[in-house]
Amino acid sequence: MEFDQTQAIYLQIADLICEKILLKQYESNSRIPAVRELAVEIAVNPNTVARSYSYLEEQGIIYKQRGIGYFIADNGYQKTLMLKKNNFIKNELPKLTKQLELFNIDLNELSKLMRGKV
Amino acid sequence: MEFDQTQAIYLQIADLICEKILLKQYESNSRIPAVRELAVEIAVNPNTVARSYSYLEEQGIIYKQRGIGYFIADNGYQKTLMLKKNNFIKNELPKLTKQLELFNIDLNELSKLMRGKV
Amino acid sequence: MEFDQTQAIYLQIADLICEKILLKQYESNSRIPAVRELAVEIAVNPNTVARSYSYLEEQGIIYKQRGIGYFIADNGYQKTLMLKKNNFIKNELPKLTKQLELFNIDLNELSKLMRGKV
Amino acid sequence: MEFDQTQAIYLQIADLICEKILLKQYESNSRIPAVRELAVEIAVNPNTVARSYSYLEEQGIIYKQRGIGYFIADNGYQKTLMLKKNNFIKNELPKLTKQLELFNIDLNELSKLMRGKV
DNA sequence: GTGGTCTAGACCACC
DNA sequence: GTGGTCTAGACCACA
Repeated sequence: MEFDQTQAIYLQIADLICEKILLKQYESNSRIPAVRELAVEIAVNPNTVARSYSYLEEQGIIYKQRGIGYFIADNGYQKTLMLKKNNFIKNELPKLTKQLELFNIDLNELSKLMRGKV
Repeated sequence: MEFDQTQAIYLQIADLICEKILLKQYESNSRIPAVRELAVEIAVNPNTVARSYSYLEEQGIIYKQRGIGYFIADNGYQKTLMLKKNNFIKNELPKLTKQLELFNIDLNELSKLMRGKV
Repeated sequence: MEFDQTQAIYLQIADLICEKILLKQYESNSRIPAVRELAVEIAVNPNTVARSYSYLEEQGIIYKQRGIGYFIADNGYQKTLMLKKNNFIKNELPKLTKQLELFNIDLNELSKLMRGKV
Repeated sequence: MEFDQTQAIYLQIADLICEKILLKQYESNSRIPAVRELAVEIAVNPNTVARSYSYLEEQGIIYKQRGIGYFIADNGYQKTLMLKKNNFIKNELPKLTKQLELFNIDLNELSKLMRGKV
């Protein structure tokens, strides 16, 4: 898998899990891949995956059962959505607003740019 | 001055200069503060400012004259706008699009959220 | 190691790496010495080596893996040869031509002088 | 006038004078332009030109008469040629030889490249 | 272990 | 005065 150089790999892996939750590919209380399994799949050091999982556990998005594995938390979808959306509104939106002003991009143009991407 | 802990200070200083250029506070071929001067002003080590300036010079946004100082490049506004805007469209826009989809935020809601901030 | 006083040490270290690549002592995707390791070996401050490596990374000659180290880029030999050779042809050759004219040295004499050195 | 960023301006000015001597545009004991005059002509700080002249004086290539100006030394052509040529053979030739080897450029190719330039 | 960044202070060449 | 470079030493995030 390819990683963005500008952000820690373990955070990108965590985002990957969150994305799957938000896309409803993972349901509450379903098991997610084992640390070593995922590590092999995406060609990363197992420590790095372990760090991602423990980070998600801190956030309350997943929980672990010793000797068995990691599972999506109850209401995993809602929790993830809240966390990510709030973070977006609080941290990224102000920067975005500022940038759009500096670049003279209004919402119409933004819309077009985004559609161009899609 | 206050700095974001998550990004290198020298990059934040570079962004500061770019912002002033985009706000037309600095014109082409006008001199920008001396390394030591700015360092004192924003309470940072001179090496850090020097690193910012040399970074901006690599980008072609400023140029230096030996023994005299740093100056905004010809077409500094255009160059800066291009670099920053292209970077935004290439790197940030895809992430933004993806996030908005995942969070079920459409442009109307985005617009409201942004106005709420202002 | 001995350094030329007239050129920045970090550039001389960069040249050293390039030379090893051109002499095929380093192959693509092979790891080069750690910053601190090389710093000890050539008796230089680690910051200086770090600067060399980050300079070479900008040139696309080496790349880094977080927490692991620096590696020779794909086609490192070709890239290095291109960069250095083009730089030679563009920047040094015109000066050389001019000097040879001024000194009345033709290619025969140049050849003899060079052999005398070897 | 345009200056190479990689070398001190005062040395480039000195080279300019040497070049004129080698091209026999300046003869022994003829006066060269006044410091201020040349400074205006090439748009440089007078201090910088003064430094060039005093550098050339140290080399014995020019001499000054107080209140009158600077003059090409006796045998200015020979002195300049010796100094420059010896410096070339001693300092530049070894580097050149090494580079040509690394780049796999033989004298035939060098000759072609140089003619391409001319 | 790896590299990245920052501070502090020094010295230098240059204008 | 200007910027460029280097050393020394520290702290941090990451794998």
